[in-house]
Amino acid sequence: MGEVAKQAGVSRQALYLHFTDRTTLFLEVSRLADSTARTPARQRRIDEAPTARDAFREAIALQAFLKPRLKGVATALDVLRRNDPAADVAWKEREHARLQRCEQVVQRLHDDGELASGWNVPTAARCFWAVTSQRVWDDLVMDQGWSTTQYCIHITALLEDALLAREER
Amino acid sequence: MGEVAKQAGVSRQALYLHFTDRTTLFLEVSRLADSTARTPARQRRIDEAPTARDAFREAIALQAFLKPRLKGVATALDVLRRNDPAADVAWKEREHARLQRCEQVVQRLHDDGELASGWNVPTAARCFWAVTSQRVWDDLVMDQGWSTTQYCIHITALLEDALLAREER
DNA sequence: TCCGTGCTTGACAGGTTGTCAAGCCAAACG
DNA sequence: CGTTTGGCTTGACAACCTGTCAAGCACGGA
Repeated sequence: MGEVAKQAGVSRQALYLHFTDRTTLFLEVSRLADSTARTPARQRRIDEAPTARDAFREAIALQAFLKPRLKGVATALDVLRRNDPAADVAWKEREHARLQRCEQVVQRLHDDGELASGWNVPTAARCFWAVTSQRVWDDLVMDQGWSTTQYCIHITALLEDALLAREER
Repeated sequence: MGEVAKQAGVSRQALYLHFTDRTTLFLEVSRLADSTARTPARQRRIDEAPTARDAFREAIALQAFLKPRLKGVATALDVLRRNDPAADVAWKEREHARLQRCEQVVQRLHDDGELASGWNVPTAARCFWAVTSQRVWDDLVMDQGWSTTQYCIHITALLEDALLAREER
């Protein structure tokens, strides 16, 4: 808190006039970061994609776009939630929302008969959700040194090969 | 440290007679947990699998077996490494070793011509490694409530569909 | 018997979060 | 113009945590 206050150019105590405690501060910052990074225009590119497969690819591209922008708050929240019930609730809400968007994309695939056989919507959506998590991005980009482009290409290939029905392809 | 000492039935200060600090204690505990959970017999089931595809499946099954046993130390280490260079080094060593084992399995796939076209060994191994990370297991089993069996089945299906060449199948 | 080893007790410094009381200052208001 | 109000500062404080130190106790082996 002392460091945050110093960077903000206010006294440490002033922070407590705006945020009840450390957790609340993190939560509000993460919500702000979320809402500024995730613009409606970007979401529209998924919703208005001509085909289900295009929406699928756009959804992965959006994740690749968002991850580096949200990595600070996302990992902070992820660490915080181990010791803080409030942070855990916030994290679950956040990821529940992301899972729902994943389900939406997979549902569209299914409706168009593009979901590979052997998969149902909830299961495929959860795999999609888990593979496009912040943590996988962290492992590949932060630790393994992949570029955003490499991440996007390979994760797209992985999920396409696994989840998309293969016809003429 | 106080809580650890209480559970161990010794004084808090006695811990410092055996471990230089909190980080060292975590590191030694995680190494011990690793070496007791990962028996040579289990590793042999991968090395001595009759085919590359069998080795591939055994490797995933081994991960599914290990994750719940190591989740405590693995997540503790993962949280610790954000603020502790020593823990970060330990984590990197640990994951580097796991990545190498992943590469070994993928290399065997490649040698037997079973690696799907479009993948090279390092890239496929890194995807395999990232998908079988502790964090993905956490997300699916701890947060989404999947059973170990479900995890094993679906992750195997995902990685098989993506990484294995499809012939008669 | 003596001595070393492993542990205990108690105290301490330095760091963190969160709370409290008192006061300052500028802008808005009567 | 004086007063009030809101946002901030300063300084102090309690409670907790890590890591260190000094002194002492108990037991087992030489």
